[in-house]
Amino acid sequence: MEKRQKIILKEAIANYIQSAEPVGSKLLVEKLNFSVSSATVRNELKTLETLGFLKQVYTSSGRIPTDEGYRWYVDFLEESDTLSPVSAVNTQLEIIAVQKVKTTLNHVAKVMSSLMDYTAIVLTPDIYKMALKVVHMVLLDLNKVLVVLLNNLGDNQEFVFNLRQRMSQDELNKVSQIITAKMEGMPFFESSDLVLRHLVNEFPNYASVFEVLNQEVERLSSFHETRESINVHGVSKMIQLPEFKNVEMTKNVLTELEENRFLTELISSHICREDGRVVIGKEFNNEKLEECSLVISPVKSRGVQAGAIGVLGPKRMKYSYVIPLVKQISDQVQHYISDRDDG
Amino acid sequence: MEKRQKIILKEAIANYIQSAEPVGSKLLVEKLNFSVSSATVRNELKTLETLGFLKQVYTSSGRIPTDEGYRWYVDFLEESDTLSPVSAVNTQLEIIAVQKVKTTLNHVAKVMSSLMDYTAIVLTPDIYKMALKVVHMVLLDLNKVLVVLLNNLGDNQEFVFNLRQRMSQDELNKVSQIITAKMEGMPFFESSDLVLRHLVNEFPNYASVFEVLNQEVERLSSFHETRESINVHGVSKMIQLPEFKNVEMTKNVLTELEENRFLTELISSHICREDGRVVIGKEFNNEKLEECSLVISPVKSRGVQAGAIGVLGPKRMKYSYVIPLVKQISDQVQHYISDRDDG
DNA sequence: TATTAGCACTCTACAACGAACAGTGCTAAT
DNA sequence: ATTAGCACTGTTCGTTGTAGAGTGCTAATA
Repeated sequence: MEKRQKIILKEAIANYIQSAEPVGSKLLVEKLNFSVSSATVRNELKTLETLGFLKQVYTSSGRIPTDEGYRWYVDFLEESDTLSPVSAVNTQLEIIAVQKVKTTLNHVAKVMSSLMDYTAIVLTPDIYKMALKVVHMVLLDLNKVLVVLLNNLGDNQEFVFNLRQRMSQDELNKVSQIITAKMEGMPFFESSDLVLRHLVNEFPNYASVFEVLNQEVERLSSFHETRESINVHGVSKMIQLPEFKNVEMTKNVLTELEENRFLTELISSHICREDGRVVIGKEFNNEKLEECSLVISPVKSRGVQAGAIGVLGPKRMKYSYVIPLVKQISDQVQHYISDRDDG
Repeated sequence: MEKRQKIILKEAIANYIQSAEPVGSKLLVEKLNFSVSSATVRNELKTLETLGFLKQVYTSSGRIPTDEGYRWYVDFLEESDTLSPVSAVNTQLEIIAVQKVKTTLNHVAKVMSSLMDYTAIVLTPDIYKMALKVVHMVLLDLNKVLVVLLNNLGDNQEFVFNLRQRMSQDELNKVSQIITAKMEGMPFFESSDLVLRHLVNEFPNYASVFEVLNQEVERLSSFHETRESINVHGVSKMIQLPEFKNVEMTKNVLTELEENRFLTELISSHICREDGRVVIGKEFNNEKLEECSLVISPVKSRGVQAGAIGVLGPKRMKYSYVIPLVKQISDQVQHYISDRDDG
């Protein structure tokens, strides 16, 4: 591809992203102050169309980018270092360091969605997969016990259950120690059934606690899908964009955002690899999201995947703004989350 | 209003609710197996129109209900005991009693939204307003402290903060006792600033803890709006209804659902009074929601307002199904939530 | 050989028009 | 009080026509 073609393609896509209107040769010669006529540009556009980067909505309409065109544009952006600066986001990001990871991520997503017209997405960590560091059990009431699970993210989950028989805090401490010793480094919610059953036999004194605890954990596990799900912010702004005039499409996208099984898995799988942080149109392999693009960035804590934040918008997304924004914010969140263990 | 008029009005509204099409005299004589002609029904319809219960979309179209018509219909439904039975909901509502109130309410809303094509709304309790029952502080790590606040709902909130200096669990217990003694019955998050400042002077030994704690509580308070907000489930199904063909209107409703300041206040104010659990169209006093109706029911725990669940849908809502459903579910949730203290 | 001007051509968007139709209001008869 | 009949009204939907944007091609030009 020649240099002039690249310039034209870039300008064409950038223009379409801004206007949502098919771009024609005339407009392009105006925008680029080229010393060529519209006819020349037309020829180049035709070449770019045969190359598969642009397409016409109908015979002799202006051109709009194909998915491949967007892909080229995005890769081009990432290559060049001339990313538009994302300034003064920090002031809005006064993240409360002691907040839990989940809350923090959601807060950040809310802030992020306020910075643009797209939907911010957070994938909160799957707590059922996180490795246990230590268990604390606290007697709250006569028979009410608070279980605190510290995990390898430096984060913690809690839940409450009711004892069948009275126990002292000392006894609970012992039980906590036993569980911690057995399960450190293991995913608590996933392994607890096996381990707790075993402990019932091993420590008949505390059999009752282990049994009840196991019961409650099992019950909690039925909430699994709830806890693993993604959260979204800023849908209302997004659906005001012209591409969402089409009700059918809007419906499709909202359905995926709400059911979120597909997106959850997609994000989970995508953030593992370093490349491909942008998903465009057909790359979703999902008809309902074919008109959308997704920019996603993982958030790690202590080297462990702690979730992800991202942006879902129309394919005609302001990539040059969103990509660095998401990157910067995720870096910052990561920084904050990691910090909170020392402070 | 005569008996026949009532029957016609009820049937007309019920029909419109089902079909979303203006109902004409011909259809009504078919539906009701009256021994009268369509002309007679037409006359009655005209009367009902002058009474303000029905209106025409245009000259000589069929009739659709006015807001007043819906209001009459709803009040009529509540009066008569012939509410359609809501069956077999229980099986879907295996509420985990030990879950926190907030999680429970959200879970229930999710289930509820699966039972219909409208949006389920939960108003979770404003934890900043809840009265404190007892404070527990647990040393998690060397300098990490978990604070557990039990409140008057039988529910609890937790947060973690970092100590500036090392403290033993015994010391923390003492601090917890001091705070509990001072603040029992008070809204913790609202009053803590004043009280903690005072405690800094009163117990110079622990001044540092009180100071740090106060700092953290203050920080947490900036999340206030986040915590008070409503949650919604099932938007995607709702926007597939014919009334949401209009993009402008869909946008408006989604905006209100997302910004949710208005709805939060509306629900808060409405659930205080025993009457008026149904809000119809203009009764919202909000243009954006003029095409919607809301059925809402409070959820109490220990006699204290613990939140609310409700349903937002088009004015053409299946009131005869939704009203008893919401009522039944909220009763049940209330039951579960209250139970969990004894079990 | 690369570029350009010019022109015919294609397709859309949009408004205007008309027919089909559903449902009414009115009147006169029962 | 009810009804049959009919004229009337306004919607909906498909058609048609026009204006306009933008292209592709060709022949001329540097």
